[in-house]
Amino acid sequence: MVVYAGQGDPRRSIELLWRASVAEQRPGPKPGLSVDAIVDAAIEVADEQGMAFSMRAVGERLGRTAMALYTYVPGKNELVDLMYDRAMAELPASYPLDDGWRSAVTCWAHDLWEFYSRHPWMLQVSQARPVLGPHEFAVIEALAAILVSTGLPGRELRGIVGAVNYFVRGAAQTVAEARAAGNATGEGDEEWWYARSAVLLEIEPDLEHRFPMLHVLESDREPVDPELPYLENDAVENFRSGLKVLLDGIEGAVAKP
Amino acid sequence: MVVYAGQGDPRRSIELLWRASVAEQRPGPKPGLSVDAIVDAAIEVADEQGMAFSMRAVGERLGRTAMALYTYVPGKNELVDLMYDRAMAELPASYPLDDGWRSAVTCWAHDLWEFYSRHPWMLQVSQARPVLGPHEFAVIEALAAILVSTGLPGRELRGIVGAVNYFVRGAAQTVAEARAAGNATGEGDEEWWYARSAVLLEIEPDLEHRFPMLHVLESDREPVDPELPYLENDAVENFRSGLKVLLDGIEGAVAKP
DNA sequence: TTGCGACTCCTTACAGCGTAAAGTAACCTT
DNA sequence: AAGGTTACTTTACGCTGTAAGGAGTCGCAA
Repeated sequence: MVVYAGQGDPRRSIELLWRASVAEQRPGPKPGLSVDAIVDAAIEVADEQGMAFSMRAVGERLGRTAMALYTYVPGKNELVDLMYDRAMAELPASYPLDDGWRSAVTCWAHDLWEFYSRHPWMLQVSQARPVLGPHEFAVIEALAAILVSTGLPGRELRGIVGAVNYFVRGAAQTVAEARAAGNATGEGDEEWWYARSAVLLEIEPDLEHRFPMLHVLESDREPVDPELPYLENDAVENFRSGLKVLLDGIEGAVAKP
Repeated sequence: MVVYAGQGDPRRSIELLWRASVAEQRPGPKPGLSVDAIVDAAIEVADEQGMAFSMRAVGERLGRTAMALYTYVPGKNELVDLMYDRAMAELPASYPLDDGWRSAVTCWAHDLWEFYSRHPWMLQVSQARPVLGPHEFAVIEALAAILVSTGLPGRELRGIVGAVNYFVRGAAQTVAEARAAGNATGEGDEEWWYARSAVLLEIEPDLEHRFPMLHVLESDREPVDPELPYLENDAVENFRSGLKVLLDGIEGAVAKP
């Protein structure tokens, strides 16, 4: 199940995201935790266990019970929002345009790609409605800043920003989830693929005739890096050539009216 | 949480996907259900309640308990695989090339886009490892058949197929999940956005100065269809202009070596 | 005809989840 | 010192997927 963003109290969520809380002197025992500590711990747990991490697990990592977290954070959904935005702080806020926009967009995409593979759970936070946190803004701002330099109008920019974003996210999802599934079952990509394709060919012997174009699609394959596992190699290759096509398309839009 | 595909017994899964079961005469009571009936019911439930549907809900729709389903299907993961592939049977297996590949790809993308908005839960099935069902194959085969006509080599085709696929999926995710979130909270997009942007501007008054490029990105906006809600309109516009860029990129690859 | 074995479907049960509610102990203000 | 506020715990509820075992139904061989 995907976790949907922004379902709680808007004011509370946004105040947390922008850390707009005033640290006044108050009665009662000193807080032993903090929102930041909780978010950091939750990110660590999610990096290890995926998005199916539990509030109990986060609490345990901090030496508390699950319920202790609810003093700082309204619920798991809001915590995920905070994790999402905080993790994005890892990404650069701007990219130099010295080598032109094309190179800058490539860097942006590459950084985001690597970021997703460090934090695969990010890919399971719904993208529908933005979290509206400062770092999410900064990441899009960085891409927008590059693309604005092409002089394209807002209407086209929005489509391009979306396309680049979707592309990186999608491509990252492919490797990230392949890796996650591999880890979960303990079998690497090769074994997974081998076991299934063997059964598949046995049950449906004339696969190649039923889907001849898929066969064409599989042709002309050569490993980019023999160190990497099967599907991952595939994904890297597809990422490169797909991004190239995308950039060519932008270039076309820049050249023509 | 995203549902990962293909974690169970490979043979059992693939036999179910390709309906390779022999309906022999067997002892015991006549089956009151069938895999198809269960998959259909599950799709109906998922269309209504999203990917967080429960086995109990599916059983109830069929007048059975949850455990009755386990006679036909090994578990929820495998059921999701079957739902995924069966739903894809709705999509055309081929597209005419009479108006050229560009028009055909546009149709393919549009159909898939509409398909995802009919079955938003599809977007939450992991894409990492293909489900390897006949209809999933058919959908990719249809796109591949169009693109093979451009004469591009396999290496480039893979990147393009990936990019188009990711793009449609990503764009669809944006609307689908926006709609889902809206339904869940009962508030439409406008109210959602209004409530949050107001609080945001109150807490962070100089947003425009902190993220000037986002402001550029928001310029030049005009509603495509005033009937549609805010975010959805946005998504449709982005889909069109993003797809155009993508197609231009492919055209570039076709023209140049 | 009878009994066996395979089969469908049910009930019960368990461990895990997010979190509501209530209780306890710590601390500041008056 | 009293009272109010807060941090955190314990307990509990309803939900989830599914393991285990039992009840009833049917085909077939003896």
